[in-house]
Amino acid sequence: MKKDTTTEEKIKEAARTVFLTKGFEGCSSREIAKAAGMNVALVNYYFRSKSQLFQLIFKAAMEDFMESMIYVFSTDQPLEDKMRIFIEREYDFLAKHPELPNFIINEMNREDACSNTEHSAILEKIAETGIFNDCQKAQAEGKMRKMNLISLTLLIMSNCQYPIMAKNLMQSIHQLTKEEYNEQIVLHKGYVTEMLVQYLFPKQ
Amino acid sequence: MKKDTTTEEKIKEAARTVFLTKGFEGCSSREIAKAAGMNVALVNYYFRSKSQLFQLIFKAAMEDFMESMIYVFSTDQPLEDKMRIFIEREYDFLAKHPELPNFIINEMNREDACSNTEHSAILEKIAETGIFNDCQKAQAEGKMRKMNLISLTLLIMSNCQYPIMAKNLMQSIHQLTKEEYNEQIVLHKGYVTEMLVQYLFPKQ
DNA sequence: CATTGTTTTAAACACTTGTTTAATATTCTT
DNA sequence: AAGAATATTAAACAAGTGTTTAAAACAATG
Repeated sequence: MKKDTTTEEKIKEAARTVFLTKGFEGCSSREIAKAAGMNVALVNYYFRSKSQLFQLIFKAAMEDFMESMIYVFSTDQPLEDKMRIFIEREYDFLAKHPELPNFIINEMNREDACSNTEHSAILEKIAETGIFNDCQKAQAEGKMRKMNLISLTLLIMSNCQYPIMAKNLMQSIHQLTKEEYNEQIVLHKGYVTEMLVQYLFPKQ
Repeated sequence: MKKDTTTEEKIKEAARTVFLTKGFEGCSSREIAKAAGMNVALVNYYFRSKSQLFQLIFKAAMEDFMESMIYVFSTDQPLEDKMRIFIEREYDFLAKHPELPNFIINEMNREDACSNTEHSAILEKIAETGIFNDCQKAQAEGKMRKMNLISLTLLIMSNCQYPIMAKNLMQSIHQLTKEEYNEQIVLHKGYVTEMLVQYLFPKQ
């Protein structure tokens, strides 16, 4: 292994970018190989099949997708601050990985794909941060609106992820350039933060 | 034409269901033909190519996707009521067409696809209902929170569409059955309505 | 250097893809 | 009923698919 990045890693990197932008069905093994500057056979030499390579990429993407929330929730701040910081971080993260939510949701909807595999480990990881207990406590004390965890996560994810996912749609409808929409996103982040905090932590 | 539904329509119907569930890249011409109980050649006989058939389906889907809001906005009710009714209707509509938002957003992200075509006609159609003028007026009178149209539509679409789009993801994370999640959606609709109305039409 | 084991390549495999063609079946018109 | 127009079919086309194979290039080890 003389090179700084090994062939296996090169293929994996190429596979990640290609899979994330085009999806499993939207690309071919040869396309991935070419993107990595390699022969087609090498892809299967290292990863046995397109499917196995994909599952590797998907699993890693799923962890990236969910991991961003762990850190904030582990801190020791008031719940309302945590929420603000979380939204801020989530918008930052998605600006860097805008293809991620679409990729995850799409591949979860594919019949054969990873939709059946177990993903509750993610929930457990989040649970370990104690955020859910904090919420229940705050709800019991009347400091937070009563609501189950599913709706809580839905509210947050909807308002953070959808604006990124619908980027092209919104640009097309409202006739905006990429830059204009990105500015809009920053503005929107503020609205979302206000709205969620006000709704989840009502002052009387 | 002896049959109640002509061959051309049968193919179109089959194409719609197949395209909407699997996407353009996720299916083949032969799959569509088989779903319609027809020969492959017939698909191209009536629609010349897979792409042309797809563009037909996509355009119609896009109109369905956007049309549901037109009706409510055209009515003569107070803005706040319109908002409540709209969310109610949108959740109803999406329960019947759960694949639609994912389909539209996905195909808009595909390179060659309809992402470049003009879709501002949709916006004009909505504008004709006068909803945007109503909003601006309400904002000027201080009855509605000041916010541009993009963020307004984003807030609504995020909270209506994302819960449907992420169905499989949420089910997998929270370990829910289809029925349990559908119940959750009903609950969530209530939260979303409350939250949006409170935020958009603040009472002092 | 010779002989390992590992990495890379070009070529082939069987199969699917979108599309076309030319023949057949059906319907319509007169 | 005869002929023209339309609808439908099976078969073929070249190109692309995932995957495998067997030979070549390379590196490591004795």
